[in-house]
Amino acid sequence: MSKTSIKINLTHKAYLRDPESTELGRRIIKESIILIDELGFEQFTFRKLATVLGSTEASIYRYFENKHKLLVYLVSWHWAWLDYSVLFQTNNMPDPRLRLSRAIDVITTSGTDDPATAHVNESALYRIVIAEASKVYLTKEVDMDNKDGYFLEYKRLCHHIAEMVLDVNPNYPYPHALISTIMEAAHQQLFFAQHLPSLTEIKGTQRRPEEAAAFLKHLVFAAVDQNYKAA
Amino acid sequence: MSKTSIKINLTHKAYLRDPESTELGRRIIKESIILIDELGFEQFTFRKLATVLGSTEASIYRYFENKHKLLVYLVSWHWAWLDYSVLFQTNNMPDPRLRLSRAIDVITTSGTDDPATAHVNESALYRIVIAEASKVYLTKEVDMDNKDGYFLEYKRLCHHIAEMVLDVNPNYPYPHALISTIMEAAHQQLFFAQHLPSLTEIKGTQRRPEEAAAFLKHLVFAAVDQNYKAA
DNA sequence: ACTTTTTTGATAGTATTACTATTATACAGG
DNA sequence: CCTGTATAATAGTAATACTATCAAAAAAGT
Repeated sequence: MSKTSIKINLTHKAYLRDPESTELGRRIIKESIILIDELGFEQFTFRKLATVLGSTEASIYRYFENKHKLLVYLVSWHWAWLDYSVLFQTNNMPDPRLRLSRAIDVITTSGTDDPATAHVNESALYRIVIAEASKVYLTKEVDMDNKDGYFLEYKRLCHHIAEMVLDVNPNYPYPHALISTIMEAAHQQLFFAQHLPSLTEIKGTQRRPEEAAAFLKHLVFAAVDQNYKAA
Repeated sequence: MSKTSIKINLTHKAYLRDPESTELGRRIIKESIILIDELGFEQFTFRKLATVLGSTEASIYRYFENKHKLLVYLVSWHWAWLDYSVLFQTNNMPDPRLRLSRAIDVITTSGTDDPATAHVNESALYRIVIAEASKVYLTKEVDMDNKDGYFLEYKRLCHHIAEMVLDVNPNYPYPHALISTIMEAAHQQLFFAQHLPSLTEIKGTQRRPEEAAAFLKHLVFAAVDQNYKAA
């Protein structure tokens, strides 16, 4: 990845005013990532964020309607960044198996900071994605939010990897289901390894992302390579 | 399943006072399931529940410290019931493959009401589990809650099915990771089929649970049957 | 039937959250 | 220097998430 700054463009508007366009906006993004990571989304409030920023609630409300929309923005940013990252890292890989394998590596080990997006603490954001991302869609407003395009980045990423699955085996019947399953599993298994270790064989020690990647690759290639036979 | 009433015993105490022990307690459980299903967990409040019950907030607070603990109770009850159900439905099945296959059927199609647990609306509770269960552990308090045994029912269920995996293939290296993955996937795929259909091949029409079961069986047996080879 | 304990309802009150509105000021570009 | 935009300061509201107290009602024990 180059050292030039990357501007991730989001296709929807989870925001009222583009936070990238002003100094306060950028500080809202930067500090909210740190604060949500620290407090968890439930305990995070605009009042606390305003205090950290030395600003006011009202100022933050000019950028985001509420904290849920801010979370949507942050998580969408991550998916867009990850989609770009997967594309970049698998570019010019002719072997479809290696390409899919690399993609799985990227999605499980994306918790490392990238100098190209300096104003975003990518590893803190990744922790937020692990612990909070599913709350973005697990609401009663999911259908409205979907209509407003809030999940486009996630769907696009899943679709790209699902196509890689079909490149390996065009007859595999569940490419999207498989990829959405392992995308979620990537986070869950890392979370379980840390907090509920009896739910996984991935150890809570070092090289957790690599172990998770190994499990997921095993799973994906087993599924994709299998000749279909009902159990 | 027999027509005699079943009392599900939870090993921890998410409650302050056992809701099964009083009339009001049982009504709290019954009506909270309906109300959370209706409003979603975020919009659900003890005040609204009290209004439905013709009672007061203070009375409900005598049973549960807060709405999160009530959700823990409801979800744990579901896991305990599902564990029992899996055990019952796989009892006396000598073939390990058929047993595992049946277990997957049970966990994906458990949204149907059971006359044995009349005071609980099992299908509404299943919808709650699909949309809200992960919020039970995706909190900053997860380690404390784990210490207090709030996830024992879920862990026990996963462990039972993981053992079935090992009965099929004792050398499969990720039985718990596989089962925790497909437990979560079962809910996600049903949720996606309904709300974000581009993320899955499972169609939003009829027989959704059966389609989900087919996908999950394909996945599980592919993984368990595969001779290990790195990608 | 009487007493004691438990359970519930009624009422009140607090701190915090999740906002909205208004106005004044700072500051940046033309 | 003027003008618009961005921000800060202040104030206020409705709802949420509780806690405390006390009296009435119901249940249980003797």
